[in-house]
Amino acid sequence: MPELPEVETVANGVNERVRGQRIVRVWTSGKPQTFKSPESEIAEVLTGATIEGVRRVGKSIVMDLGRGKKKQDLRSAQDDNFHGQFLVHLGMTGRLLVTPAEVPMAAHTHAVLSLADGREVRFVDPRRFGRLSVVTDEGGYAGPGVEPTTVGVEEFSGLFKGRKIAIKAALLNQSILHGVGNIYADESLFRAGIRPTKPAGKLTKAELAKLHKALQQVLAKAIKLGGSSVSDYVDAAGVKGFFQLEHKVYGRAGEVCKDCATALKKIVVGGRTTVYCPRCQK
DNA sequence: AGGTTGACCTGGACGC
DNA sequence: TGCGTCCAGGTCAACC
Repeated sequence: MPELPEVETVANGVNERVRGQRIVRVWTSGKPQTFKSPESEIAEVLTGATIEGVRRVGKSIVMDLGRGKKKQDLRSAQDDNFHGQFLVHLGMTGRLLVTPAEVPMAAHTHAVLSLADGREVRFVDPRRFGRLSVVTDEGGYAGPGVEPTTVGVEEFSGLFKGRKIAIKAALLNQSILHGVGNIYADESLFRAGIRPTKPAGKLTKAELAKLHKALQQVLAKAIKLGGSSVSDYVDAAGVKGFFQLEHKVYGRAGEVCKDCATALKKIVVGGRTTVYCPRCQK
């Protein structure tokens, strides 16, 4: 489910709760497709590491890991330049929760990180589209594309130059811009007054500027409201977001436009359900 | 090479 | 109540 605002909400919530904690034990479920890195490697990188912080990169949650120096430890030399990150991609139904160890394990729990203070970080994912991995490269994980919340209008506009794909499909392509998903693609296109099927390369300079502004406003407001809770999304504390109340088109197929009362249209673009207003979006 | 489609999973909603 | 069908916030491999 989760797109940029939901992933950011979860990452911030987990960060507040576990920053500075040490991971003492790791359990994984053994469901092969959940693990992008071998489970043994995940356990090795995480066990004994201290959580330096948790943040969002694209649609991934990145946990930065450190290793305290131990003078007697033969590995201390390499631990000094230890670069470890734990990456959590929530897929459609993934949840990352921080709970006391005594809370019963939910069905479809695929990983549990036991913390030194007795709490646990748990990854739960019924549909198993989520992915867990570790990165130990010095540079760390930068994500597949450009960060939409901070990109300037010039760079943003340049991303779509010469592209024949529909602007909606381009917004969803994570190697172009990372973090935008189906909800915020539709919502930002509505607010910019742009038809989702318009070829990305054919947008005028003015349209690109409008879209850039609309996207950043929509994302900022959604982050402020804790994301959109459609069906089962909750943050690290199990709390729902409120941006779904602001949706103008997403999930409103069959209803009328809130601005002009024209019937909204439902089509498929880039393989995804797309809702738009045929009058407001040219 | 860029663009499009289907496969991957489970569960909830809805119709009969 | 129960069964079948459809749909879902995301990727990615395999095709055209």
